[in-house]
Amino acid sequence: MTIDEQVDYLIQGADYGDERLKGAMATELKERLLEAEKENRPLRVYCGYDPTAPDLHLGHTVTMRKLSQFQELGHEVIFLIGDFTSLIGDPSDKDNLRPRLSPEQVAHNGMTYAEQSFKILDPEKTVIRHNAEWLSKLTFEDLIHLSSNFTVGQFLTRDNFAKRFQKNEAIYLHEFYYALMQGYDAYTLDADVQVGGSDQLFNIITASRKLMTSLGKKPNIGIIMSILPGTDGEIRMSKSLGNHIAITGDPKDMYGKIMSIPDKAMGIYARLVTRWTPNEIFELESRLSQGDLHPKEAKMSLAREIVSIYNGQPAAEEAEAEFVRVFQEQGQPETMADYKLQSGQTVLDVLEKSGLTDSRSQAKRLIQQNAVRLDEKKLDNPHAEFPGKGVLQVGKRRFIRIV
RNA sequence: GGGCGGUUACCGAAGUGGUCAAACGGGGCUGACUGUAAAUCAGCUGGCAUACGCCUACGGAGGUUCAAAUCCUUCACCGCCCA
Repeated sequence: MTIDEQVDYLIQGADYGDERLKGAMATELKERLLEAEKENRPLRVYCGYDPTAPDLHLGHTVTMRKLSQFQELGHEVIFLIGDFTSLIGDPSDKDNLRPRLSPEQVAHNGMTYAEQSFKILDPEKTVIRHNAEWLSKLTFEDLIHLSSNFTVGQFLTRDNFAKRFQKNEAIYLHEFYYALMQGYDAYTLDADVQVGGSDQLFNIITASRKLMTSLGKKPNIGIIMSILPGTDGEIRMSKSLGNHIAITGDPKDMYGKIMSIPDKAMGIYARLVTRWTPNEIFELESRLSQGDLHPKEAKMSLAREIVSIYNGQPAAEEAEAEFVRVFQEQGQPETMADYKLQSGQTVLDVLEKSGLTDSRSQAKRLIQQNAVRLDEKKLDNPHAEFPGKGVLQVGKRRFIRIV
């Protein structure tokens, strides 16, 4: 790749909310790449991860994918586990009441995080660091020195703070330190590049760069990644919003979930969570817009690609076959859980006991809504004795085999 | 330390003594249509009960009342103002 192609590749999927900033970062990235080439060294690239969520979803992988692209081009990648930072909690985190994790939990989650990231990153080329290594050594005096580089006004430019300030919502003092710590991480790691989500814009672009400059280092270049929307195609993917796609889950389920994203989200998924290059994406999208490719086909290849990243090509193909069978041909999944029918059980009993519905009330509602079928025959009486063996289906996607 | 205001279901937000399992919007679920897309339409969205109904729930605890999300006391948390 030429330098310009590299810059294109590395900036793909980035979103600074401001074209000028994006241009500035791209220019700086190009300069830094040239400089590194001349000095015959790789760039030092890092991204920090809060070890609070042990199971990852696609949204978490966006920055990892970006790191892996740097790896591909021969740069040095540092996977930073924010074991110290996570004691504070990110102010962008909605739920500031989350329980403080024990050091053991943090250590465990951090390693799980890193391990899962190796589905994407090359473990041989990834350096794992923990920021408690240096942050825990800072004294109060150090902290004051660091803080003195910033004004409250600067912090209030951060969107997240500005909004809350305007709405008279709480902004805790310690939240300010998050940005400071992140800047200190970048300083300690001698980072050329820092990757993060758009919620990290302030921490990376304002705090880290300013702190590094003040402490006499070259400021890091920020690669600010767009936020991956969830299965609704609108709101950021998050487990608590229930619109997430887990990367450790069942491949068939993952395939189906990707198929359910709105068409308009395909582009951003392609850019953020596939291995596709800008050229490949460009080609796909032009075929799509010219009508040479049905959107459904495009989405199927998207689903196949993403599933195969985590489960391999054969599993992806199997998931696709099942998808076609169940949803396009209205068939049944190849495998499903069994439930052993006991004598005297009513329809309601079976729905509840098999776990197909959350409660008996919900089961009744679903029956009323014509959503419950046994071997394609509608069941309409919740209190009738359960007819017998067969495939019990609730809605479109919940199946269980009654034996 | 003092004064005032706030805390409602998954989220946002109404509700200031009974008709409140709680308007409305979003989300979710189901059905129709479809490409498990979008858009649209219809319904559902605390639990138990075939049902009458019962239980749990409007920040926590206690109280007034035949009756409380609504009134009182107190505690916790948030915000604003004064110091």
